[in-house]
Amino acid sequence: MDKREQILEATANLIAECGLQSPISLVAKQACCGAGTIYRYFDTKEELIEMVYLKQMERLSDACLANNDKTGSVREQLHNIWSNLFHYLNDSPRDAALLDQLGVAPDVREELQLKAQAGIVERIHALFDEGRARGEVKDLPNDVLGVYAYGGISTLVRMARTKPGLKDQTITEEMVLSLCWDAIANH
Amino acid sequence: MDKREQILEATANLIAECGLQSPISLVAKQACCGAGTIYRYFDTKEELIEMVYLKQMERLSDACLANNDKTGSVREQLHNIWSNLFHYLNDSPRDAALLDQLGVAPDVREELQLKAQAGIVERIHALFDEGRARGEVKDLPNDVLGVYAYGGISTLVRMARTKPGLKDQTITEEMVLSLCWDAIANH
DNA sequence: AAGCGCAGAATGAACGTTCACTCCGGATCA
DNA sequence: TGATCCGGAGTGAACGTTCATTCTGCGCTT
Repeated sequence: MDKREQILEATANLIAECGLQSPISLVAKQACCGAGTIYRYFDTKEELIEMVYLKQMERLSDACLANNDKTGSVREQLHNIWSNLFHYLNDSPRDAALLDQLGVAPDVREELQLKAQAGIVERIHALFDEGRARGEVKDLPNDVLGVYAYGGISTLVRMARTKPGLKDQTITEEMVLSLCWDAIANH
Repeated sequence: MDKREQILEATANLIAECGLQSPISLVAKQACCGAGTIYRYFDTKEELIEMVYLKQMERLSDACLANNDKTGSVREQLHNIWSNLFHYLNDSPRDAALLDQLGVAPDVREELQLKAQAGIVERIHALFDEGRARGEVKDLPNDVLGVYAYGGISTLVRMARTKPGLKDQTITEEMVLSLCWDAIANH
């Protein structure tokens, strides 16, 4: 029974459910250990949260890049990534809620954020570059296009998760893909 | 010199600069009053923050609906709103930073959020309805389309405000308008 | 005009609570 | 028995909130 892993899991669950201000005492209780034990593995609460962030971003990146067929067209590859993201966030509501919280955490240093996102961002930017070269994608900065590659999907999935009145009018994969692609495509 | 107004202003400035956890003692100092005075005007810190939120959303709504020409096409009217939003957030970085913070505030009850946003949201949804009836806008739920009407712009303006390396590659009004419109337009 | 009294606005030290973090006594293993 | 690991009561700092007190400006009296 790996205590460190247990603490990370407990922290992730608590943050997803109760937000970032979850006290260490609760984390300890959920991890079935004393408060002091946590500080054997992490110097500060901030570091603990950063480690949760790192682990979570790794899972997100892996999920997005699943079944990546580099021989496909730009559009196909982006669709694949978006589809993966959509299903990952929908199928793992805890992870989605956790990412929502961590996304606005002032505890996570920007430097770490950039490093954790580097892999997936690089891949997507490469696709933007190729798409732009082929004239299929708008001639805009990658960062600008990137906003529509992640922000929209995560917001929509969050809406589906939290807004009660939206449960009947389901948000489908097709909606999301067409919104994302049309936003950045060259018309 | 209206003390209540002074306190609201001080709170808005502090939250925009230092975040939601700004202590009451600092608010008092910036408002040039004692901590107790704040509690003559607001029952709790939470209520104070909610009042700041209400005032700020009113300013945002007013800014977005400026020069609204109801005889224009759906596209023209949405462009006008987005353009207003874009310029408002760009020209008032304090307000933009404040809205970023308040947007993730757990202190602001969802009920109040909905009420504060009702005016502008109604107007936009009416435009979506009309656009959909004319076949100019995608046949998707208004809430889904709405994500692309606010989320993208606010994220992009935040990027321009906070990301240092983005200063040279300016984000223009044209970029934003084309991204927003193409996302929701019927192709 | 000057002095007085008063209502309510303003103050800030003090209080109680919460929370991140420490520390030491005991359990566990070699 | 000594070394290592663990737990959770303890500690101090920070914060929201309160309240006894002071201040201020206005009406009334002489």
